[in-house]
Parts: sequence; C-alpha cells; structure tokens
Amino acid sequence: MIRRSLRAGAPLLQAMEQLKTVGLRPTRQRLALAQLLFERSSRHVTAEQLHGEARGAAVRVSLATVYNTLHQFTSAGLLREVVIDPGRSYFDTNTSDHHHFYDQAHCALSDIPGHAVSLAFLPQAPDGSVVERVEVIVHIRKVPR
Amino acid sequence: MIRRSLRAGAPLLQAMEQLKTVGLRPTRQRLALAQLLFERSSRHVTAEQLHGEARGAAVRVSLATVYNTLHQFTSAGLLREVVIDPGRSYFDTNTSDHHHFYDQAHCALSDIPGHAVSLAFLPQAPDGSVVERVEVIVHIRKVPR
DNA sequence: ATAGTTAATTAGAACCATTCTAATCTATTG
DNA sequence: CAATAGATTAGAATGGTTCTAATTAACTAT
Ligand SMILES: [Mn+2]
Ligand SMILES: [Mn+2]
Ligand SMILES: [Zn+2]
Ligand SMILES: [Zn+2]
Repeated sequence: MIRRSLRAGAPLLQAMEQLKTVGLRPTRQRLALAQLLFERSSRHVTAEQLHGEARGAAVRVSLATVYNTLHQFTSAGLLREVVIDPGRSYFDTNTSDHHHFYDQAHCALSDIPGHAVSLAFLPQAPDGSVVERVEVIVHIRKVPR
Repeated sequence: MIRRSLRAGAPLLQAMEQLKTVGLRPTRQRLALAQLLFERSSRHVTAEQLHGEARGAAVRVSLATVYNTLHQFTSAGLLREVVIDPGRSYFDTNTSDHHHFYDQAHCALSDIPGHAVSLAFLPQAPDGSVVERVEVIVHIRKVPR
C-alpha cells in the first residue's frame, strides 16, 4: 500500500501540478485521467478508448466526464484534438509542433516530428485572416511485404 | 421549354457521359445531383447542403440517395471527401491535387492549388506501408481589419 | 416493344459518437 | 464547519450518417 503510493506519487503530483497551473480543480477523476493520458508518451486516444482504459484500471468515471475532461485539457493546451476520421475525434497527448501519418484502413495515427516536414508557401491567407496552424496529414496504406 | 432544354443539354449530356464512363446508371437523381455539383467550379458541400439545393431546384431526391450518390461519386473519383469538421463530411468537386484553408469558426473551406505548396520530407512511411496522399490543411482565423 | 433481370431509390428506423440536463456530490474558501 | 462555486453523473436528447426492406426504374435479351 505504502510502497504503491510512493511509486505512484511522482506522476500524481505532476498531474496535480498540471491541473493547478491551468486552473482546473484536481478531482479524483481528472487526476486519474491525466495519469492515464500522460504516463505514456505520445498517445492518440478517443473518448471511448480512454473511458475503457479507466474502467480497466478500476477508475470510476462517467463517459460524460471523460468528454468534459478531454475538452478541458484541450482548451488548456494539455491536449490537441485531431479530426481525421468522420464521426470520431482523437485526442493527442503530443502538443508539440508535429504532423501525422494516417492509415485509414486501420484507423492508425502516428506522429511525424514537426522538423521533419518543411513547406514553402506561395499563397497568402485570404484577406482579413491569419494563419493559425498548418496541419500535414500523410495518408498511408499497408502493402504486402 | 424547348429553349430551356437546349440550354440545359450540354451539361446534362456531359453528366451522362461522366456517369457512363464510371459505370453508374444515369438516373434522374444522379444526373440532377451531378449537374448541381459540377455546373459550378470547386465546391465543398455537405450532404445536407446538397439535399437542400436539390429541393430548392425542385429535384425530388431523398437524403439517402444524396448520401449514396456522394459516396459513389467519391469511389468513382469524381469527388473527394474532406474530413475536417468533427461530425460533418465535406465533398469536394475539385479532385485535382490541391490543399485547403480552413476557417474553423466559420466552417469555411477554400482551396490552395497543389503547386502552391511544396514540401520536403525526411520521414519515410512506416515500414510496410506506402504514401497514398499528402494533405495540407492551413487553419486560418479571421482578424479585424 | 416486352419481359425478365438487375440496380437504384425511398421512407423511416436504427445507429452511435457526442452533447445536454438537472440532480447530486465535492473541492475550496472564509 | 458552513457556504458556495464547481464537478460529476445517469440518462435523455441530438444530429449526421447508415441501414432495411419494399417499391420503382434502368437495362438486356428476345
Ligand atoms: Mn470537440
Ligand atoms: Mn463516408
Ligand atoms: Zn500526434
Ligand atoms: Zn478543395
């Protein structure tokens, strides 16, 4: 018990810190979801997936709260929403500048480091608007080896 | 009446030609939708929008047929599906190599010619897969002038 | 032209990810 | 320890999309 708490202490404290700095109350549910999301690196999860993981880890949390939390984390800059699949949103724990490979047949997203793609634009943004973000999606397909 | 038929003849024949070459029966509904889609250049429409236009043009067609037709046209290479908005698919009449500006606040899509964007890749596609298409989405935001 | 065959259309139901509601609970503050 | 603002929740509602199975229309062979 004690040993487990001690081990779990570091990521939990880190999660509390994160939540405090973005002005969200560190509730049991948000702390648990933050740990599931951020203890591994670079994840692309759907709300249903994360809800399933929470249940699997014996964390009692409603699907509504999972949705609320994912959106709050996104607004706070802790997550990024990736819209790539009609009718399903992915949430990306990698908020650094990067792009994606996407295998549509397998609904599989993987990262491309931002520095690995360079692009030269001619077109200005339409008059009266400003560029917010450039997103590059490389659609790939599995082939027999 | 006659004058109208004669004028409408050209695009209608063109639409029949298109459908025939992709192996789809030129039904009243598909011909009407093809005309609505292709008589103007570079459109980005949702199924509901196109259905509304058809109704406005006194074309009797069900929403199910609009969906069927959009997907068939997409499979046939006459349209391209653009997934950019969670829970809404756009169909693009421009099937040439090009990219998009997207104003999320106004759900407004506009084209960027393919030749206006050049990119230098370092990353290979993951092992056992091949690049199918590279999609660039430039997220823009309207600013006060 | 006609009949037979195949494909397309349709209304309405079903689906399903997501959002909403309003009641309950919890963290925070004084 | 109140009082209050904020968070969670079950379950209903939403809305774009897909499905179903019955009807209608296009095509093919005669
Ligand atoms: Mn969202
Ligand atoms: Mn689709
Ligand atoms: Zn990513
Ligand atoms: Zn386009």
